Amino acid sequence: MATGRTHRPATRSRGIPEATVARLPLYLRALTALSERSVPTVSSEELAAAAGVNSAKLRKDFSYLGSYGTRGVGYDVEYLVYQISRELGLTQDWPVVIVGIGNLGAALANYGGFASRGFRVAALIDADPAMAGKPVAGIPVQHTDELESIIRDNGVSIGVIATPAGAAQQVCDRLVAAGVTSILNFAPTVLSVPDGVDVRKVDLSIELQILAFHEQRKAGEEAAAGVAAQAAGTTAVPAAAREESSATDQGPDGDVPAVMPA
Amino acid sequence: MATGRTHRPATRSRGIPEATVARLPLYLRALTALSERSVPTVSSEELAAAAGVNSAKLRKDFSYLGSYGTRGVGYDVEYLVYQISRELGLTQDWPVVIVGIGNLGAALANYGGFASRGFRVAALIDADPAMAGKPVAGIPVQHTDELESIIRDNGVSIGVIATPAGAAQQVCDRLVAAGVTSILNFAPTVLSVPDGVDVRKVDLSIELQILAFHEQRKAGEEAAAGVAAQAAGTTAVPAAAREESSATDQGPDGDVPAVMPA
DNA sequence: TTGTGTGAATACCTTCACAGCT
DNA sequence: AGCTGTGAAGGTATTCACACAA
Repeated sequence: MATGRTHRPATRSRGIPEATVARLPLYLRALTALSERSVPTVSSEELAAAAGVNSAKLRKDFSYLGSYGTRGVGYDVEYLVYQISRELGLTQDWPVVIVGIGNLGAALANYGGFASRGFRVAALIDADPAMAGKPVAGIPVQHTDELESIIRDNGVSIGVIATPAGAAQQVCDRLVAAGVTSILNFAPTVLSVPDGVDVRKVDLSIELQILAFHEQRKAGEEAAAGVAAQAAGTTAVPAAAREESSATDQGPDGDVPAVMPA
Repeated sequence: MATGRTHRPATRSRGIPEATVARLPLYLRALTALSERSVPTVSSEELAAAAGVNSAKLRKDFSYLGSYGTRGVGYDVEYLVYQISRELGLTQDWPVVIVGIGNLGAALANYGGFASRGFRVAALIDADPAMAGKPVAGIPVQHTDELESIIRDNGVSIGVIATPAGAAQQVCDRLVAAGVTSILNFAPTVLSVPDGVDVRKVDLSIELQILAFHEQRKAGEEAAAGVAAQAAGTTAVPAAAREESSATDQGPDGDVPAVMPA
């Protein structure tokens, strides 16, 4: 680290900060786009702009992976694509099951970016017997009864829950019992899982509420600014010309581990 | 306008930390459930368990809102529901438009939690003329041409983008030009917006990649740990054997989980 | 000269632990 | 005695700014 030959390909899944991990997919997407345009190299500045972060952060992030850039030049696009893919574990195949094939489940099943990066929809599962056999996105829906055997037969370790909230914990328990160790939860519920199981959640309602909070604050500031300007007898500043929050603010990413109810 | 309702003394600076804001909806959901069961009060410990956080964090979070608890007793459920709702801006009505009514857009339109918290789907908008007039979730889909007038006529400040990636930036630009200042983006693209506009994104692919990273690491640790047991003949039995490695992240908001390995 | 890689500085978040109110 | 509210401590993440390689 200090001034020495940090030549070791840092290949180790060493302690990459979680915040960095969460941004790697972003970089990867930007890099893939560059790759498709046959761009050979990028600077941290350019890539950062494409990914919506600042360049210092990007360089710091990459420094955790190793020294993959060339000073004075930039990063080799193809090489970086490979390194990040490997780091994220995308060079292998990840069979995924989606449980709950309503509108949302169907949307997920149809989502192209799914297959594009090592993820393969191994099965679609729904509790409605009427759905069984019906193809969604070209894959026949299977009944919940098959859940355990599907997981085991396909070596599935990642499950996506797109059921109603009421069914989510039960589905989760079954997935975990059958061997799933990573869960992406779209149901608006806190899932509790044993240690060693990762849960990430995606929740429309929460995101909207966060937006509402900021929106409300904007309205307040605007009004206050207007009042101030009025008192000063000057024209109000063009409304939203304030340094609110980050313009290119991010998405989800977390906190909140599930706690075992003792 | 900004009601200067800081009648409380001391440490109540203008800004509630972003990490706290991101958890308020979680608390609110847990509190709502308690309220429906007519539970009058909760301790920080109980509420924290229901929300999937630890109690110190919860108390700290609440301390930013004010002193709404009673020492030795806990928090009044109804009162807290109100305070958090107000803080999040949910006591007012937020008209929302959803642009892009495919499977995902339809799923969002049908999502119940939407209306339940002050959000009202003001309009569904799609670029496909064939969709125009067709009702989805009881709301007729309108054509993209109407976008600007819909935004203005309904005073919409929050927009949801559920279009394909290729259309997202353009839709975003039009939303912003028409007056939208908060955007929830489901398209797998980085949106650029002017200052003063908030963007939050929800991205399936990114979430899966983050899970894959941790999954890969688990597999690696397992293999390393299993070196000694390798004599036992069994080959690659994926997962489902060990329950020792921790890691339980998850989450919303800008950035910030935290899981340290060893 | 250009742009990476990184110590150091800063900002932000979480957890601890206990004073203080009920 | 019980539980909140919060300073202080400990971590993590971001940003700065510059030495150094190409």
